[in-house]
Amino acid sequence: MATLKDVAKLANVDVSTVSRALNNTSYVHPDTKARIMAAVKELSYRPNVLAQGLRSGKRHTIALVVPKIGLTIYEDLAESIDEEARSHGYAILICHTGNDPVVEKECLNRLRNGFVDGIIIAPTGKNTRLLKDIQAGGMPVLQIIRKQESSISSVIGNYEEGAYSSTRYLYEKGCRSIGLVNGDLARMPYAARYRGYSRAIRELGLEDISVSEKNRKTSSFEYGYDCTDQMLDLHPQIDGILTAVDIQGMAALRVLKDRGQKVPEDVKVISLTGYSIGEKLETRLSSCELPSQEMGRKSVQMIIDQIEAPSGQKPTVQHLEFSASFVERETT
Amino acid sequence: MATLKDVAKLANVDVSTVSRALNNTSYVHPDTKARIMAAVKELSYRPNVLAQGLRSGKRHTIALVVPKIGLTIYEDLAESIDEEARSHGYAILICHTGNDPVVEKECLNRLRNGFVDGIIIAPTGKNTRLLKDIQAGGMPVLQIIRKQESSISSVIGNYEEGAYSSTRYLYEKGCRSIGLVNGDLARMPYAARYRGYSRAIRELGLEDISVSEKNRKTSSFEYGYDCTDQMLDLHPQIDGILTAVDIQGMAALRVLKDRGQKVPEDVKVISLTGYSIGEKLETRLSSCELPSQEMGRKSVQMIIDQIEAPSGQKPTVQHLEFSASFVERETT
DNA sequence: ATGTGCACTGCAAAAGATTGCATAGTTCAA
DNA sequence: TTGAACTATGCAATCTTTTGCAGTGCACAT
Repeated sequence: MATLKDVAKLANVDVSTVSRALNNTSYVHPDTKARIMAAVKELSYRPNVLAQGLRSGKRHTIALVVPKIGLTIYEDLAESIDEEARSHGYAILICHTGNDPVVEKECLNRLRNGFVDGIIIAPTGKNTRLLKDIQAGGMPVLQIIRKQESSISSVIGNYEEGAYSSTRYLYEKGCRSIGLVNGDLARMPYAARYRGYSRAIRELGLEDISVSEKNRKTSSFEYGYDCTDQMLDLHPQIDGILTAVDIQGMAALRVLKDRGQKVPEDVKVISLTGYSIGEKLETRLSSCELPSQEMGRKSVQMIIDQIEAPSGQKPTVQHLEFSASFVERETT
Repeated sequence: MATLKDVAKLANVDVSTVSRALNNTSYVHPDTKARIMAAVKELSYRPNVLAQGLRSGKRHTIALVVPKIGLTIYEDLAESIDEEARSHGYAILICHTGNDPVVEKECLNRLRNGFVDGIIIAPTGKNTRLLKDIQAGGMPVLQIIRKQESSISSVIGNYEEGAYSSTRYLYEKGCRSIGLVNGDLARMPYAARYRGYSRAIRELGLEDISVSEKNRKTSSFEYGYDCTDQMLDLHPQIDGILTAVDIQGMAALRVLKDRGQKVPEDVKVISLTGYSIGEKLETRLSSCELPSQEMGRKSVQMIIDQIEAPSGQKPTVQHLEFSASFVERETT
């Protein structure tokens, strides 16, 4: 790899002149510049980003730390974040933790060493202290989807509202026994979903039928299958099912098929965190959809604002909440 | 952020001693070491990876350049690559190009500037020259899924074999009119799939019914839907459908449902590049599955071998081909 | 003719970590 | 007692790029 030095030697000038010529940062004689450009081309010189980063302290890279890449809303988010970041001249480094706090910790510890300029994370919730430390150390951090700590900016959805209105919607459609397949209540969005659900249930005078297990991978098909199956064993009269995420909704559709119950005639199903897959299923899944494009874009803008803020100025902590919009498809 | 210098000052030694103490690279008196460690802890010092990288020329980061993250086999691959890389102390930087050669070019040009130690890419095929240049410039490159250039190492599947045996399998199951929903034949894996399919078709004395459009996003639901729909309009007698990828298979299932045709009774469906989603669909999709875990792992090992090879030694170009195994589910 | 300012260029320091070479002290064998 | 051999540490160069400072011409106005 050619360096500035090589170019300088070939063009017969000092490295500083080459640097100035390339960055248009000071006067350089046209002839000199031409010679330099020729040398650059001949050696196919490209500046070393490491050295640039070392000087400037900037890496132009943002980390995205998520529990899972595929079959979740993070799929859509990752794509829009990647796109938006690229348009601002930043690259995205994706890490997935599998919801394992140990992996998350390891990951964060690598990232804080100047690996990236900022971190966008859907935190497991077990490393909140570390996250605060990292932010205190001057590294911009942004929580996405899961808001675990209010001293760190966040971009999330209004899960409570979505769960509430979906429950009421099922009621209006005639459902009188509505179950919720949820995840670990200690984790933010699941708790919010439950709040919304139970508020509606109370108002409607229905029975609270919700399942959630701890210590299991919530965003898995198997989890969704088991929860739904178990719920239907206990409450065979159920005619409406809400699931926290799409993969659970897919699992619910399978369970119902396996049990010979028709969707939406016998049982209606809504996923509370829909993403692009819902539209593509054999029985298209009705869901509450967050504007993942916009959320991704906004997240990138927020973190870049923090990154590029003048160093003295402490950026204000900001919490953005997007409402989901209900998309009616074939399961309701 | 504390630096080596700060630690050195606090521990009252030279930076070089601190460096040696931390890296166990030479004799350091136990007392001195203890003092240094205390200082490290007090300042919560963490080495700056940029500076380390600049010295050593290593970034411990590998780029993964894929056309799409979600709803494709890249989803599974990305996860296994990420995992394997992390276990070797490398981070993965994911870029998605949306199959756009311009985006891909832009992306590669950023990456080659010392951004990463190596590149794993599923190339669009339009930047082969650039890719060769990058490799010639000393940056390890590995093609995955799509082998566009034989002078660059690759890890791919045996698509031809999979298509061939799947076609024959459908025949054995009683299908006598078998269609193939494929992608742009100019692109490697699609061409291979077609070869396998048409060989079997010829041997069986059946009619060659395959659709593929250029200039469209092949790995999209809409593409799959349109192709299948159009195919069935022209050949209503079709009783077996092969699709290149899962998302097309999902689309085919929708088309068949919309047309009131039963799967697998009226029409059987096989996806030629199955991944984890097939198992989770309402009608579980039979498919040829590549060992994506193993392919991911192997890819990382291969690229790290190249990265860490002694600089003088030119690593040999290696081509790995994995065979898919047929997984029978509900669509056959 | 002399000062002022502009155009152009080079020197050297800086960013943070690693490492070859030098030095100095200690131990032990010849 | 001389000199290996080893332990322990510091100095200074190195990786590549950027940038403050200084300096050299040259033109133009006074």
